[in-house]
Amino acid sequence: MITMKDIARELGINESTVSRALNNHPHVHPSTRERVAEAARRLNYRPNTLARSLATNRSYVVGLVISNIANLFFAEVTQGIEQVADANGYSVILCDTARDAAKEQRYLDLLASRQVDGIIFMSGRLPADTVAAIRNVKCPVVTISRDGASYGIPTVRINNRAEAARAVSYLINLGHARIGFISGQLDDAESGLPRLAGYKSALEDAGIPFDPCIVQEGDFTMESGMRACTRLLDAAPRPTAIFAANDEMAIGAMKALAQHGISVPKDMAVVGFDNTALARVVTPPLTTVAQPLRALGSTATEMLIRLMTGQGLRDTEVVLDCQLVVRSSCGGTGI
Amino acid sequence: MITMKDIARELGINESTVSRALNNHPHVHPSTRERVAEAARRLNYRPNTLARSLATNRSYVVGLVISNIANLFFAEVTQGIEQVADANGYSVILCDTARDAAKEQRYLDLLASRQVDGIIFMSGRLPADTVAAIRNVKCPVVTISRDGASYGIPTVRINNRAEAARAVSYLINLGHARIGFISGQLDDAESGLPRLAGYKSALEDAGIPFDPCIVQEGDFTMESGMRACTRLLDAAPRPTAIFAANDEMAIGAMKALAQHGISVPKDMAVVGFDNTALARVVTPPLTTVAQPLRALGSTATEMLIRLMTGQGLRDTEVVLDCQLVVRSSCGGTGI
DNA sequence: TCATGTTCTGCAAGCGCTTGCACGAAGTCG
DNA sequence: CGACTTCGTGCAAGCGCTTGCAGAACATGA
Repeated sequence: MITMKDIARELGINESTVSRALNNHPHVHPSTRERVAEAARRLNYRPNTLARSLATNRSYVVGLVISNIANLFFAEVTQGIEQVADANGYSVILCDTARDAAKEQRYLDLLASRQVDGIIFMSGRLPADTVAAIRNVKCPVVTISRDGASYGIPTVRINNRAEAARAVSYLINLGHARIGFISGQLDDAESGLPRLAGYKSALEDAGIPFDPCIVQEGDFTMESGMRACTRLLDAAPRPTAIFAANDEMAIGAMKALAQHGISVPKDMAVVGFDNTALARVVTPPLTTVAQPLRALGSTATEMLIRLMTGQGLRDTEVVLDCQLVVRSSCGGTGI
Repeated sequence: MITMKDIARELGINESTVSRALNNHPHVHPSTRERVAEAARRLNYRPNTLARSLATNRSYVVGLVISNIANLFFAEVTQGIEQVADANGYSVILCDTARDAAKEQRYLDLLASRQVDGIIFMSGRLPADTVAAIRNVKCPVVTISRDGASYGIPTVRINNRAEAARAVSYLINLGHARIGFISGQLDDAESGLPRLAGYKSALEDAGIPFDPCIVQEGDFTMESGMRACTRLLDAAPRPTAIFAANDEMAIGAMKALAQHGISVPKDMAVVGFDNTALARVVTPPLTTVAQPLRALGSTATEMLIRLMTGQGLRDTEVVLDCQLVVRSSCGGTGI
């Protein structure tokens, strides 16, 4: 490996001058600068980032702690993160915790050991001891999660409640007054509960009474969506539209409807949530709420960079808007 | 930040002894070892990995260069990689190249600068200058790609040809003799071409003549699958089964079949490739070839670790088997 | 011309950790 | 009991880079 010392020797000058030349410090003679650059090129010099970091106490590395990279959501958010990190000269270390609280702790320690300049923490929920661990870290941390903000940790997230309301309002505007809801687990404070709350509030805003008979709990799987839908069909009067708290369940509902010979969208409108790859592909294509995944990642990274470089944050909590992707599962416009 | 020097001062001993105690070197008195451990714990000492790496010339970091982390395949492979890396004490730096050859180069340089101990390169194809760049890197590299091996770079991959043949044989064993094929782009030497070759060879093995009329080229998108399928239905005699080179096109085909009132699996069997999340969800669920994604990642990482630790490789090329996931799109058994 | 600034470069210390060498203490053995 | 090995520790150099300080070289203005 060739080092600054080699360049210095080659040119008969001092190592420190080489350093300054390479780092564009002022007070370096243009000709020296040029000779150094030339020698570096010629010798194929590569700076040793480790050594630099040790000396400057800045690693230009950020840690990404994520509960499951194989999850499509996280993968896409990750892409947003990596992109703006790289654009700003940061590398990202990937830590997949598999939702294991002990591993979260361990990774946080590891990242501290590796002297990362900042950490992005992305997981559904933040258990209390994880919050404590995050507090313990001395570098800036920003979370992408529902409940970061409530612990005073800088956070970017979506508003599940408002977005669910948006979807339901869409159905109401289409003329539906009897809208069934397939919820996620209601002990899930991250998306299960708020999406139900959004459903309720949209009804209320429209003056439609809430009827618990047409709310069925699922568990975010397709199968649970089928079962919930079947139960929904027994309600009297039968709903004319169904909103499911995620795409998988919406698709399960569509399967159940097909089995019952109920046509979508003619006899029943369906809306999902998440805009997974599935939504595009089912028949008919599913109208659904798209999360701004990339933007979640890039925004979080931008916040982190501000923190790492000592600039303040305007807001310690940023809420991003989703978008309703209209396809043909509700009739009318759409693909 | 508290350092070894602090611990040493605290205990009135030498820094080097602290280092040896912490690193479980021999020739450290048990009582000293214990006192050091205690002090480290009490002071909440965290080793500075950067400094250690600088001194030992081993960073315990591997670079992962990937063409698109938001791609489900890559994401799951990545999980396999991260898992075994972590289990062996390595961290992974994520580099998403977005299929940009210049970025690939840049990342390779960056990783070299960061003194990574090894690199995993995962991308569809390896353009010539990328191969050159990989050769230029002085740390071990293993690729997850079709054509790494042909450049003499340690590689793990699947055998697209054989796996396609496996799928077609399955249809043949089910009694089908007229099997349409929806290929990917035939200029795609990674999966487009070999899957066609596999199709042909399975026919040949079964003594079924190859009929170009029932091979239609798509581009791996659902829409192209629909169009290709429609063309296939014009062939005389009409195929009784369709094999598509990926799930998206298989699903497109199923859509087209539905439009033509052709029932799957009663009137037409369909098989896909990849076992994406989509396959489980369509109606009927799609029989498809599942790639061992996690295993691709973990195997590659294990190879890399052997290389980084100076152990040899048994084989410089490892080919992993896929698995046919039988669902109900071909009738008979399955979900 | 000299005083005064400004540029440019070298010296040396230091970032936190590892490790070869040296040396005294302790244990082993004939 | 001396010779020899093993154990336990300290010393100091070094990993590759940065940076404050000081001084030399040069330019500027009165």
